[in-house]
Amino acid sequence: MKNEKDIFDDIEIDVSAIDAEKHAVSPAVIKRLPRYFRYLRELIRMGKTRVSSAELSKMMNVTASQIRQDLNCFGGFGQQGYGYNVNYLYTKICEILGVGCGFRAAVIGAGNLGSALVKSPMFEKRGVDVVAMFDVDESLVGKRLGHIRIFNVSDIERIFEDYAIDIAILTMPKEFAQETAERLTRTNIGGIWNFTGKELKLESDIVIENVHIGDSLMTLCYEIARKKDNGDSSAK
Amino acid sequence: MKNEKDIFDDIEIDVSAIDAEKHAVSPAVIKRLPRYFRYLRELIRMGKTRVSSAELSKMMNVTASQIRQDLNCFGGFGQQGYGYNVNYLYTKICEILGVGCGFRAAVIGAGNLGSALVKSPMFEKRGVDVVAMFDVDESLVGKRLGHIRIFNVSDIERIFEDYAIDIAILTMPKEFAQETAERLTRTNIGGIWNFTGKELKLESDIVIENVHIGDSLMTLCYEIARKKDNGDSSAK
DNA sequence: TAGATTGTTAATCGATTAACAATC
DNA sequence: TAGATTGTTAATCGATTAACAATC
Repeated sequence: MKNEKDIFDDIEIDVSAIDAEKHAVSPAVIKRLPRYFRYLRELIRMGKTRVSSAELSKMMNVTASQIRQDLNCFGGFGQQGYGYNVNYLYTKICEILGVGCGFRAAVIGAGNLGSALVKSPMFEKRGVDVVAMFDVDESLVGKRLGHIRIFNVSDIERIFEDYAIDIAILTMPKEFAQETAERLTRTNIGGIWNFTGKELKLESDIVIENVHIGDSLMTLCYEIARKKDNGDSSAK
Repeated sequence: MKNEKDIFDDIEIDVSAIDAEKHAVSPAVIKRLPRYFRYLRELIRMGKTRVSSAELSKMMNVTASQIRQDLNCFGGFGQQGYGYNVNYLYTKICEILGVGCGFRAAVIGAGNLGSALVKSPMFEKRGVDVVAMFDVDESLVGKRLGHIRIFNVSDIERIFEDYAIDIAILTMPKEFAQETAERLTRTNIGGIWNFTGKELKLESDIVIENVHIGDSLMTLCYEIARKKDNGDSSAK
């Protein structure tokens, strides 16, 4: 039978293991992970099998220190004196990012944006499978976009269940975003990718990722306007 | 005639004025400006004429302190004991972001993404005027998307000059992104809004804003995957 | 072994928050 | 005037960078 010492040891080990796993990774790091993913793909495409933090830092325009720090949040993926094995690192980053989880997505709103998204290679590259679309427009319902069938939004609950959808992609007009999102809380999805511009308020642990492409346009405009204000006087 | 004291005074004043203008606003603040823009529009739509940093902070889920700090980078737009005049603040934010500069944009690549963008109300809301599209596909050239004419990419230089384009929006396949961008350095554009996923390398002061929608999808996947790993054990 | 490069700690830098005096 | 709320300074917090010992 275990003595007190053993029991405490077990507890200690458990706690530290959880700590290591859960030890919250900073938002700043998380936001950079997709970028590592992209550059590693590029390295693989180029046939590189090995990369040092110094090399990668040059490619990505960040410090080598940051790269090592970032990667070490998830474990020691490198080897002293050698660097990182590109394929191994890529595999690890994919694991962390849930590529290979086989997430299944459905697009709600088969308009311009929804259609454009579905036709892009983005999902395939990231291991996300778009398996259904929805629209209110009866003339679209029953049609296909590529191999993806368009259903009536009234069937959301049923189809989401049937197809075991993990991610709902909202591309409908913003007026319907909130009510749709509320319906989605009754499905088994894990997250919403929200393109509607509407701030969704849900009583649920569903992860919401909002996309505001317009914000990026405005940042660009800001920089151009600022350049005109300041730079041009001395430049021209 | 001015004495030495006066001259020095003038210089002092000038320098401090420039300092105040140029005093670099932190990237963190700049990235938040479009969000203020959106919420102020919302307030206007709701008919609110006045808002305090405390109210706005509740709406936006940020601290009141941050709002006041952010806005003060550009000047004192509020009034003690009152708060901020919504319309005035909106006007100011618009000025800062270059809304009303009347920027003119052209979309290069009239495929799914380019077409979807052009049809969205995004540009109009932000005072950006999309005035031309380009494609290599002869069957598209000469056609119109709404009122926007599609030109042959071979005419980029001429049309950019004629239409006085400020912003090039790249939505063509990534293989052609770099060469196209290089051609654009010979036009008078101020910025490139790059959707191609290709990291553009230019010898030029053209502002480049890269959009990687896929990064946002991956962040979502990461959060969903993490929730499954950690949360579910205790949740279910 | 010597050289290279990671993993990790400590130092620096920047961004956020708290607090409060100024002032409407 | 009293109450409210900004503008702004100082304190805290978090993220980045530098440095170097560990180690392949």
